[in-house]
Amino acid sequence: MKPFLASDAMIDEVSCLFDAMGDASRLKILRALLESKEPLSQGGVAEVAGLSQANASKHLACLVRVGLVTRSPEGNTVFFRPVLPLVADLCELVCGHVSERAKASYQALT
Amino acid sequence: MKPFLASDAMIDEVSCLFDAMGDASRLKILRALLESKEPLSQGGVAEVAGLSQANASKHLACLVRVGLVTRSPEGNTVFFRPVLPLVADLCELVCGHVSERAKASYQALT
DNA sequence: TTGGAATATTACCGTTTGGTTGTGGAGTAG
DNA sequence: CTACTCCACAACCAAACGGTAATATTCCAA
Repeated sequence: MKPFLASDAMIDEVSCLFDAMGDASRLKILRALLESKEPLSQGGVAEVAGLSQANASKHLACLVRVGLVTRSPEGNTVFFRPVLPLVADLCELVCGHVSERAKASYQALT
Repeated sequence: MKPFLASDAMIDEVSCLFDAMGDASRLKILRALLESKEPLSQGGVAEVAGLSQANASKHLACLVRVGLVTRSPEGNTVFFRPVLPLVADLCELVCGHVSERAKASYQALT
């Protein structure tokens, strides 16, 4: 196997990235950002994801900190976008695997 | 964007998966499993990853629970293997992104 | 059967985390 | 200036988490 997680610094960085995706609220935020054609304001994110304002702010700050989401203030409001293609690829990979697994375990019952 | 994280059940499942990868100790375990040609026993994992026996046991149980690692007892010892290609693909994707990002930020300094 | 090796489990502790509430600051319109 | 909107931040709390130490449990060998 290749030298993927070579250094401890890489381990730390990667674990922070995965950890940021390992929360239901943050995944809802990413889903909202992925499914919206236009960039969403923080209020829009909170509404679509079903989170309080302060909660969305904290989670968005986390996603920005680890580099999964970009932040662009514009006048009074702040817009957020997912970092592509990384975020979409990760979701596609894991969701695909979970779907396949569920399908297989369902067919195993027949 | 496609209907990736469609249901709340999918959100929960996916968040558990990412959360399991979002820890430095568990990433070290996955690295040990990926880089070893032969399947590792729990003791082997603990030694390679630099963890205590009980700690490795807990983290391995977590990885097995979310379906990132398979467990196969054999006589007295228990062997573990990463679920491929999922684990390797995830590591490759994120490590590649992190490397690219670091490279870009380095070149931006010149 | 006795002993030892490999693993699982329990209890415990300090730290971190997700969520809420409340407040403050920056920007904008009237 | 005033009022309003949007956002960030601090304090706080309950719950979850990572790690350790000690204790089963299971299996094999002598």
